[in-house]
Amino acid sequence: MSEARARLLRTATELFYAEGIHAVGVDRVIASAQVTRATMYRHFPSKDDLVVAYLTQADEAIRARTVAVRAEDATPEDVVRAVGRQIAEDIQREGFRGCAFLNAAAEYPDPAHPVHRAVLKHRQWFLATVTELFADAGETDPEPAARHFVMLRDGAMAAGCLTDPKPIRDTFLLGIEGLLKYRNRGRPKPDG
Amino acid sequence: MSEARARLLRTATELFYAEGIHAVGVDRVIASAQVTRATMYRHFPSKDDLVVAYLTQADEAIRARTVAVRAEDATPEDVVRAVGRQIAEDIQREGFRGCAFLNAAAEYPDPAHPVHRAVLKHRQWFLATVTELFADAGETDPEPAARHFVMLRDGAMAAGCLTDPKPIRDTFLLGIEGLLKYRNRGRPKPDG
DNA sequence: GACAAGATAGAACGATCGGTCTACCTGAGT
DNA sequence: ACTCAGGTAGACCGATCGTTCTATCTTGTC
Repeated sequence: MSEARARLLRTATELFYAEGIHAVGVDRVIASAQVTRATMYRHFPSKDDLVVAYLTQADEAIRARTVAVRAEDATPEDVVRAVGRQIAEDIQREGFRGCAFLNAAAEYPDPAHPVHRAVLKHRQWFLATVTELFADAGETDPEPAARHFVMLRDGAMAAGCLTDPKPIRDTFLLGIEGLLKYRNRGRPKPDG
Repeated sequence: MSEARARLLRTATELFYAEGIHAVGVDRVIASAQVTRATMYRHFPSKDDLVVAYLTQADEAIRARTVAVRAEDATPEDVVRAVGRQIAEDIQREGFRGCAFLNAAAEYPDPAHPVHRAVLKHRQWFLATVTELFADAGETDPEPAARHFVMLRDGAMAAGCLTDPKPIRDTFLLGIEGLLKYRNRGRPKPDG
């Protein structure tokens, strides 16, 4: 990855996330990245490609940190908690502006559009992953629990940038704890 | 309200909601509403004013239907359920494209912007109203329950237009039932 | 020393953006 | 009869949109 490309992607991420995608023109991006128009169009044939690259990068980062948390030596329940804690941290991080994917979907409603598809791809992965997590935790029917988790996450991410993030964060973490408490556990695992 | 103004507002609602706000220019709106440029700018001094009017109208519609459901002769718990059912119906309605307010907030992140403020105003009212509903239902600490309700709503509304709405709807309604079941009830009301 | 990749700089494209303007018509109220 | 709000029609504004282009320079690598 060339220096210019990296700068381009970093700047695009900052601007698109902070201000919205349609609100930021290519001129803004190239000016902030200190790159020429020609350079940008060499690396990203169109603005849409840049947007997809922005979301793909975000997707990869989240996957990586999820892999990392699963690699730690923790009980399955604590892995769920850890993923929840990551989300809680996101929400109270400075400059938090909601979920990059939900925000992008709001701007690209057409399901056939590459940007929209990138959003769906990330969300499919996330739901599948959380379902695995609940299955690991001995949930007899993990999908409903995972869907509940994702719903709380989406709500927390959507609301966390609209008011004081603290109560949102607390509500979210409490919701996750409730989910872990009142769930349908299967036969406890031999080592659990 | 003049005929032209009504047509303008109706068209704006359809287009902004379906395609996003920045994605729809004034030209599109006036063409679809079969109105002249001058007429539009007579009623709405700027596009922002039109957008705010669109959200204000949506806000009023939701307030009205909430008032209606509270006026019915139902137990406080059933009022909560009824509000939840309204949201569930929204989600599976054809042409559902998520929460108009969350979508707008994604496009207008600046908290000082009139459009963003219209979003916040609606959300403040909604949280306060749901808090009242839980208080009516005898919740000793209604705000956390209301926040939980709103979080599920936001998550359901955000996700309901990205995949098959049915499982989202079911997850949401199940979450609301769980919320009503495992809550902190105060001394039961004399008539309950 | 040749060559190609990647960068620079900047002009230019047509389309669309939100918004202003002039000019004329119509119908209801006083 | 007069006024005036509300409507039509359409030219026009500067700015910005995403995109393409030519032309030159640097920096390895073969």
